[in-house]
Amino acid sequence: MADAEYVNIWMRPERPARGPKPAYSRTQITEAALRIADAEGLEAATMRRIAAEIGAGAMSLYRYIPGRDDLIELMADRLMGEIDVAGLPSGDWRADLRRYADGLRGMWLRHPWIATVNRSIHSYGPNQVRLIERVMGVLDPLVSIDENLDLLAMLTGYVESTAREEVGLVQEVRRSGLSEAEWLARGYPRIRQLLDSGDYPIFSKMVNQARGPHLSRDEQFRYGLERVLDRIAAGLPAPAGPLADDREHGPR
Amino acid sequence: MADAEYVNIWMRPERPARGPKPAYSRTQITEAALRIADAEGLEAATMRRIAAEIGAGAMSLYRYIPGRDDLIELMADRLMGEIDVAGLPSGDWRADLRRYADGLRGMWLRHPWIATVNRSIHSYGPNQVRLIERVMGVLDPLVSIDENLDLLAMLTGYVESTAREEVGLVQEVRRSGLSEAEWLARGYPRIRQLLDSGDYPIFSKMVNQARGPHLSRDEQFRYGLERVLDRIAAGLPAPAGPLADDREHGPR
DNA sequence: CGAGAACCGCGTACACTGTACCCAGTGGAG
DNA sequence: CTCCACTGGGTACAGTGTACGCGGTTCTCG
Repeated sequence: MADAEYVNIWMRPERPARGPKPAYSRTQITEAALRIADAEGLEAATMRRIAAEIGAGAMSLYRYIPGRDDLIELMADRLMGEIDVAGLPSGDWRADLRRYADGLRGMWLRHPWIATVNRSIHSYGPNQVRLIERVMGVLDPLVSIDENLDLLAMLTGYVESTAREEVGLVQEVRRSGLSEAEWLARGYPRIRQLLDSGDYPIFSKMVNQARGPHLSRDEQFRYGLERVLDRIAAGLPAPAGPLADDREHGPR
Repeated sequence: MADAEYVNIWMRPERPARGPKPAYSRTQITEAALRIADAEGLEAATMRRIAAEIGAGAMSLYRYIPGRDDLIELMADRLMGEIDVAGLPSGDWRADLRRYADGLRGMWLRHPWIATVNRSIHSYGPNQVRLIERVMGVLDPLVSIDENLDLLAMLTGYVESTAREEVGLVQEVRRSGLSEAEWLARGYPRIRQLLDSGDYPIFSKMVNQARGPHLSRDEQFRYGLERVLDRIAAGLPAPAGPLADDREHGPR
């Protein structure tokens, strides 16, 4: 029973009733932090730096935001708002899910730092909730709520894990301060060592032969995406009875 | 052309030729850091804390490790070594991949902090490379290298994205310093607010009805895993051909 | 065997982080 | 008018990663 008066950032009103007019605003601060994080990574978005960006003193930010973690939640939810799902249950579920997936991927590539933030149900902001509502609405008339969750987890998992891989590289290149070519070159000796050892024939094949020049990353993503959508289309998995034997399916 | 003499941690020998005998070792330091990270999270594993754990001065660690980032790479690779893939191309590809997936998931659940570290090809340590070699060896005789990569990306993506979700909660609960129940309770007002607004009927349905009590998380994982394996079994995707892959339910 | 170099553990110091606390000033409520 | 809740923000503090340099130890080589 430490701090009983804790409240989530989404329930904490931005402006109280009385007093002088604030000079800044939550969205202004969030936007400034976003600009810095996009340009130089999340760790560059320090409180002092953000404050400087909007011409404020460092401690002024705390009049608007309880702490840095909450600010990051605000930023993350701002990003969810970038995914365009207006009018989403359109009737064509496949087109709808494709649009969601493309939007999610685009957002990740635009804001690589999102890979480093943990999101839990507590941090669901208005944009995140609206996104869930819209996207789950797509399959809601067709499947049970549990199946809906499973299928969307599969879809989102696909998009995020592919994006995470791409974005991880971008992050690390930036952190090194080198150009991408220089950064790659820096790793060659190690790779060479592994290849020359002769102990890893399949790994060698992967490095040397894989990823022929025939498909760009976007094309690969799209192809894989269609296969995930195929998987969804392939028909709902066994209705409510799970696997082969439905012995533990009895109602409790 | 800043620091031309940079070398990867994996190419940097632990001990030079001459001089007095070191009192500690890389593995000892890595193990200590691991213990702290497992117990209190990665951010608790500071250089001073690790040094104290093994009874050394903070700066002594830098005789063994270039910096904290490299130490984290050592830790991550140590974790990869926990995944048991001995004698892995056994002939039964399905059993092999299941074993890999179970091992990967187990490792994640044992070391939740792995969710916060970015791994790129440059950081592949010996255990990671050996893991790749073994696991890719499973499907290598059956499919092309590109298909192999795609299929394993799907499998690994499934395991990691489900584990990431579970583990994210654990992380956040710990960071709050509360019990899991208290932490959950802290979020209720917000959820209640969303539900009471009436604007999110599907979200409400999700919160109220989803995840019936019939399946534990492990069971859910295993069920989903079998479906991913089914997908792999379903036959190789159309070669380089575009979409419209109308093969749905392959032979079972 | 003795000298010098290479290495050891580690104390001090620095730049930087998030943020607690405090201040003087401001402007709406009574 | 008087309150006083609020404002922006300066100072301060604990804690971070780590550069630098010290005196002591141990190996190599003449």
